[in-house]
Amino acid sequence: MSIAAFAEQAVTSADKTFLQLRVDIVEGAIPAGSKLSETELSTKYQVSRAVIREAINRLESCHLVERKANVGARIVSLTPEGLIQLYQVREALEGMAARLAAKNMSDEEIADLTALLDNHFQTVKDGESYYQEAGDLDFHYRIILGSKNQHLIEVLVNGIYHLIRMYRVQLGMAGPRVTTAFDEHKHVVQAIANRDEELAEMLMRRHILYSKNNIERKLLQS
Amino acid sequence: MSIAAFAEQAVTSADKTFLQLRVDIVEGAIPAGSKLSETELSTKYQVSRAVIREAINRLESCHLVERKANVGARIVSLTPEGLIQLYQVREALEGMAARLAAKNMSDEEIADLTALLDNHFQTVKDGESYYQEAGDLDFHYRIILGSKNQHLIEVLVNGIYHLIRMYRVQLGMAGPRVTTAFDEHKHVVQAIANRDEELAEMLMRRHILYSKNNIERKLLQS
DNA sequence: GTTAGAAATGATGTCGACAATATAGGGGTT
DNA sequence: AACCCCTATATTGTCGACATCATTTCTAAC
Repeated sequence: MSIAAFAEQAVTSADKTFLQLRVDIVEGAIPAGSKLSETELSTKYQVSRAVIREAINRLESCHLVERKANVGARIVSLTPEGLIQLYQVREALEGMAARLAAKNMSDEEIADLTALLDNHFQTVKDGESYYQEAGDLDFHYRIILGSKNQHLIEVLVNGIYHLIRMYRVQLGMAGPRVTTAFDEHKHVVQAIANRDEELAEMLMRRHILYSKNNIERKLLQS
Repeated sequence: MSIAAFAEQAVTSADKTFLQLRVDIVEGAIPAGSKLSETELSTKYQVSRAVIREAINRLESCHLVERKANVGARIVSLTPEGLIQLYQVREALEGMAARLAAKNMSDEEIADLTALLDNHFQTVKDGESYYQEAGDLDFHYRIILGSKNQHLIEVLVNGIYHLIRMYRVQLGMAGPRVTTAFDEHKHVVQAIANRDEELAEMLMRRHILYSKNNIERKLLQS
């Protein structure tokens, strides 16, 4: 499973606390906008304040919390504009990722990706749409990794994707569009298989743009 | 001066140490690839190890240093591939920034930007090419800010630009190309003034791509 | 009653010391 | 001589205590 490749292993205590806190924030166990008290968290997680501070610092570099000197840290507040801006960055970066993937992925990786899509197609056809989000993630992650660009990978995987997931969970949005998105995935993979960098980027950008428009529509409804 | 808007003010001791360390790293006072010993730095900068640790953590989130658990932190090592990859990310992000700037900049901001370019043109015509790098920075910063996209601004201003500067200084590259770059800037601004998002993005991407090609050529020479 | 200022409270920032881990060096064996 | 293991050393990770700052609350003056 290629997603398992991202399972960051926590060696130090601060690592564990950071990962735990990130889950709690992204999944909404700690509500958005709330204050992160160091003393409070240190008793809650049974670690020293230094560990909590380090964890909070890392959360800040993920843009999940904002910190003000001598005041403290708050979880970022979610706004529709914030999500739109996030998708704009995502469009630019994943578009470039698709372009680079078309250039840099090995034939074997492309074959794997194609197989993944076929597999995905079966589950969609069988109506098991609950696998859909994991499949979508796997698709995007493989292309991001396929870019072989460390900066791109870092920003997307460790930064933007957690934020997007936080928005998804907390704004109560369902997973991505199921049926139409699949065709878009297929076309992107075809472009990559054809080593057509230009088209791969264009299709990926359009795919994410559609996703953004879809989200905007849902946001306006509620 | 719009660049002054980025002068992050250090309130805490960790802030000052972070900013100082960042300068020392980017400007090469501490050589690339070298180890950052916490005890050593704490005596050198006359602050406690906790402060140093926090500063190093922030440097890590800027991708200026890499840290391994129970081992320590090292300044990132510079490779030609790394610089290329950095420019790929920059191309994607600043392209999007130009697109958004064409949409979101106010008429007044655009007028200021045009004035800046005219000013810049005078200095270039007078042969004062030593002002060129600051002018180039100002141009790019205004467009990035003009995007009004917080994520974009954060990643570019606090992340990528420091790394690029580090590469410039340490690989001994001169500032950006002087004469041809000016025309490219002019065309980007015209596209923004015309609110032509598509063209603004395309021209900005091309501008950065040229820059990248120029750098690649220089790297191969040496 | 309102406001300005000062004390009290609680938080974050900083520090030095201890614990746990990685690395280097020495001693012994094959 | 090469290799492994054990010890010594130095570095990082973690902790609790103190200093410093922001905020709240009380008091006093107008």
